[in-house]
Amino acid sequence: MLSKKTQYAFQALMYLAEKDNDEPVLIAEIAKKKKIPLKFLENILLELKNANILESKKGKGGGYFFAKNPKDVPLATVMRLLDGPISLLPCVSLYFYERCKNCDEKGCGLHMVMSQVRDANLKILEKKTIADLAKG
Amino acid sequence: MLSKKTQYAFQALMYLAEKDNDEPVLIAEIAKKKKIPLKFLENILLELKNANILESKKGKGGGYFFAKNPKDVPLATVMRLLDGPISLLPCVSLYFYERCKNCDEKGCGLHMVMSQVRDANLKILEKKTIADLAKG
DNA sequence: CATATTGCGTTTTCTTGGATAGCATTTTTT
DNA sequence: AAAAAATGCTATCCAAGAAAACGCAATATG
Repeated sequence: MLSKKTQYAFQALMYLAEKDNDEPVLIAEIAKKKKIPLKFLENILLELKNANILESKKGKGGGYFFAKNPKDVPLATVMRLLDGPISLLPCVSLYFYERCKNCDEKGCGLHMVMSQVRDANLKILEKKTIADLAKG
Repeated sequence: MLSKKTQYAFQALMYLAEKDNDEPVLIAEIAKKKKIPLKFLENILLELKNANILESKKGKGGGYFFAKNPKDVPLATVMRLLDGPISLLPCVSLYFYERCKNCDEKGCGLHMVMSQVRDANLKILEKKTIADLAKG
């Protein structure tokens, strides 16, 4: 399961993407509309900003907006950023790989199946973007 | 990521499945060979027993062995038993469904994508069984 | 300067994963 | 019947992580 953090992130990103204009949106507005704890959302948006997915502006008329086109933000990127590995096992992870203590990873049945699972997931999650979520 | 519990379970089940004979295997033996904390493994095997996947025998010559053919135990079953939902969101889970607060689940882009992911996962995890892990 | 807004370190709370301890129960053997 | 060999089961603990809240600093606008 995705963590609340990532779930909230998707909600917030969807909300931003659905706005036609590119004007800054208040954290408070997103929090209210999407029922996300304000302070928690603050942290999340900040992480998204530090990852160059969002941008922000302070002071009056400030808020958050996309740093890049939503169609250039794959779901996998958001998930890795906030939740870490997408794979089910460390030994099949592409971005968070860790060697397996028991199996030699070659001829290990579990390793093979989990690689399949990973590929099936990535095929979808790398291709689908925030833009795909919005155009409902 | 799978929890340690489920990872250990797969290791243990693979070990049992790789034994040709159907003689009981000591918890201690599995723990040693697979480097799993003994007491922790005890709990795991017990859960697998209560789910009718394994069977046990006490006393001398006792131990654990399969209650059914390993080829009749899909990976998904083990995962749901020990880790809960396979889906990434509660609102797309088949066995642990919870309604979504925000979206109406119909015309929700996120819901659609996550359903796809779930299906892709289940297609593999429901079909592959413990037997597939063993024949390495 | 006053006001609006994000930035950010800190802390708190809560949950869960992971692991340990100890005794109870069942079965086999002698 | 007693001893030995296993699992059964419950309770508990610890650490880490997730989720959330607090307070003030920094920055931008007018």
